[in-house]
Amino acid sequence: MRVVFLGTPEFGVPSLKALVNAGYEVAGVFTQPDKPKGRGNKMLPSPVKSCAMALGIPVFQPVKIRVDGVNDLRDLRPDLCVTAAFGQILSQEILDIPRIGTVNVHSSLLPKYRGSAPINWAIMEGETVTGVTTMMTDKGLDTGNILLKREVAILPGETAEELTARLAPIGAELLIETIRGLEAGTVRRVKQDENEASYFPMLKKEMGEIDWRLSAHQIVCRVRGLTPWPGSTFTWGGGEAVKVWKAEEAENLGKVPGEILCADAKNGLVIAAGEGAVRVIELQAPGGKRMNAKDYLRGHPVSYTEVELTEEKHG
RNA sequence: CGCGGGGUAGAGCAGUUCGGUAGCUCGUCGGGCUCAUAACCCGGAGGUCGAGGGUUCAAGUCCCUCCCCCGCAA
Repeated sequence: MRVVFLGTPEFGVPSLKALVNAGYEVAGVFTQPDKPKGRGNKMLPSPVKSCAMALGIPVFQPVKIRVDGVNDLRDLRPDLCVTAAFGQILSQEILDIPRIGTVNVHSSLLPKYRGSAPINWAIMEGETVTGVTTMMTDKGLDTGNILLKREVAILPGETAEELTARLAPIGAELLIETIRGLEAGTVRRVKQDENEASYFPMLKKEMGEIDWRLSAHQIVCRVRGLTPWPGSTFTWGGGEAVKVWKAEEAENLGKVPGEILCADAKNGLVIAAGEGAVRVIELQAPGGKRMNAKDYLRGHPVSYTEVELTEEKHG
């Protein structure tokens, strides 16, 4: 069985490796073009590209696969295409190329949390269970027929970064199971229930600005869900934006949202929310590195009494 | 050459402008107070100031070279 793999970030790497380990012939890998990244704007390959090259698999990096990648894909004559966080929309022309079809590994329990950031949104919405779904890709956005699903519990306090790392290998496992099932004819294609469906948008940087009028629970969930990108920030003093890496719910002593309840090395940093209060455990000041809030306060005495409320930004 | 910040005691920082005894908060160790304590008081230990070279009577501080870390932007 000739397979072509399409993926970009770290999430897809375990799936690609699993395909190879399971003995499938991976004829080619499509991934997003290298982009200037990091300090000095060096060009960096995507994690999937690095992996593919290490495995000696030909790599293709069309800017828009549905425009300049069609011929390359067709030449590979795939029996099956597999996508895992590829980052580009596939056209019907692309979907028609593989003989069997295109299987997508999606990190939510479809039809819930369609969209490009399902892990982040599930955490932000306060879910305690999510999972991975394999589906036959169709022209809609995560609307294709469902093949297999696996539930995974979201651990208390878990961040999107941690959950993504946990879900990636589970997705890889499910992918192999799915393909074997397709080959054996034991996997059914189940239409998605549109009444159960939900779609959540791409993440935007502004979503990280903390609205202190929300409840402490909501704020903490958002902080977890937006880690590591775009991260959650609040503003105090002379417009200094502080990034919150880790936070937990705390008691509010009847103060108004945004009021700083304490900010010193002994008691840590606690800020009043709309309901309850938020204890900032780990933070990062502009130009600084990520550190424990108490460590930060040791060298940076804080005289402010409140932080800016800002407004929740929806997608 | 995309823009910028930084490396000083176990942790977080000040000191560098204008060279002249190595400081602060915390931790740690010892002692004291207390029914008790993460609280308070007293005392101590702990630093080749990222590396190398240069200037100087004298360099954390000035000059040159190098290494490492981090933020923004994507």
